[in-house]
Amino acid sequence: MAVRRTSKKRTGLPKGERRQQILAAAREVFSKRGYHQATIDDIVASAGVARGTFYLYFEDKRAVFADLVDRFAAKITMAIVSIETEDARSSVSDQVRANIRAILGACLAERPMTKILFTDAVGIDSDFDRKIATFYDTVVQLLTESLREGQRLGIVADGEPRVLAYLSIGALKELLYQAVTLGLAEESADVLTQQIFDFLAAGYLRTPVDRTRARTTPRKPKNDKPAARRPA
Amino acid sequence: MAVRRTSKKRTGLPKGERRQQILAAAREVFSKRGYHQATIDDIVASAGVARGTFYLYFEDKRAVFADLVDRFAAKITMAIVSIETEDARSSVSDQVRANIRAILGACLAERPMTKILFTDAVGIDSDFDRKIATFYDTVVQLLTESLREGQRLGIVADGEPRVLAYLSIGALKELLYQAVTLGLAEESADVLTQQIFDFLAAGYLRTPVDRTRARTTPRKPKNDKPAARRPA
DNA sequence: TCAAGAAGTGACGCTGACGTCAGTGTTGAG
DNA sequence: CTCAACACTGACGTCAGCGTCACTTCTTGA
Repeated sequence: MAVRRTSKKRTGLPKGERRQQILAAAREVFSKRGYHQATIDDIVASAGVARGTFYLYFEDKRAVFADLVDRFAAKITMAIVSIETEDARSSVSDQVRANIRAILGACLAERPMTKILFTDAVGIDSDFDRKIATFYDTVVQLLTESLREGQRLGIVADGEPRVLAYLSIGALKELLYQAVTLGLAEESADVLTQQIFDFLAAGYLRTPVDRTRARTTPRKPKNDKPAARRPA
Repeated sequence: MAVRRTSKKRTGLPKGERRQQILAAAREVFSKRGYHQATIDDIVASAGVARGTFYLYFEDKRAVFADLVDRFAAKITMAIVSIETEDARSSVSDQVRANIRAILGACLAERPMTKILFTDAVGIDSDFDRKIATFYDTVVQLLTESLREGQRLGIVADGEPRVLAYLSIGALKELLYQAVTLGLAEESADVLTQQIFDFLAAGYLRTPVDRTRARTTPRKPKNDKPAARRPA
């Protein structure tokens, strides 16, 4: 009654194996050539199946792509955990760091997908763009609400929460993209996490004479020795 | 001897007018349909010229696109002014703000191009990608060097300058994109500039009990009334 | 008025990628 | 052994979009 055998010719894969095989090949091709350059022929060649087989499992190129993106987007989403301000076991800082770290980890674990998501996911067609925008808006919305709540609690500085959300996500996105593109070692993830956190927590500009309203340093009389490192 | 007339049929445009006309039409089409959806027919239809005329002025779709992107990239580049720390007339903060403001202004003044640059410029083909990457690297390099110099002078916090550059540019890019996409009024530019500046200067996280090395607030005992607004 | 040249036109043929479907090979039940 | 069911194959017809080029129209100077 055993349905599957090892392999007779090149066929005989268990249940949904073929589909996975095609997905994997597509991911490979997309990340190598980009969505628009990629052809069905590329994908089936890479998967080692015939053209017709592809259409047994997917509507068209767009559909495979959507499948890949959906899975990945889900992983990213799952990596994010809502901040719990009442949690005694973990400070807000640690929770924020954990989120950054988790997203970084998810992306570094799937570099090809990260690259695909960042470079090709937008501009496929208006339907797909809408889908991406929806996913993106969900994330932005979530962060915006968190920030608003944070402001209520006095742990997030003033400012339009949505703008702060865009700034944060933009910063993270860019670093993510560069980390993946430049082939950063997975080990640097922790260092990067800390750098991002520091950035969100304190920015980096320490201008001496500063008429800025968002003051960072205690109250700095004028300019206390522009040394290589800011005090306090 | 006067070469140009008003217009005889639909022809007779002065010197390089036709080219401009096609460029404008292309910009319109690209921003509306996206690079990949756009066809030469779309462009010539929008420009009101024949298919053949297009090829009198451009090699192919890619070439028009490159032309548009080049012009725009040049404008952005010109908007950026190197920070002069010795300048007595303008503080570093003001110069930073001015740069942010200039870039914002340039992008808001050409929304379609901004949108095109952000959504379509990557993934055309590997040649074009390389070109974009080069432009981008120039900007990153410039900022990285500035930050390194800033660290030397003690007006930029510690941290890998390149990472800080990515974070800043990412944040700016994202806000830019959203501002343009969501059709933000040009008037908000100043407010946004300030928000971005504040973000770069001080981040926004003001977590109470903080084992973080990059401390922001003076030294906050524990949590002094989680009011709606953080204390000075 | 005419001819030469410049500018513009659009029908045409080509091509690369697509999606289909008649056919092949394998499997397992009868 | 035979047959139906199934997964898979790849040659084939279609077509959207491309780039060309023979032709038309306009301009200008003689």
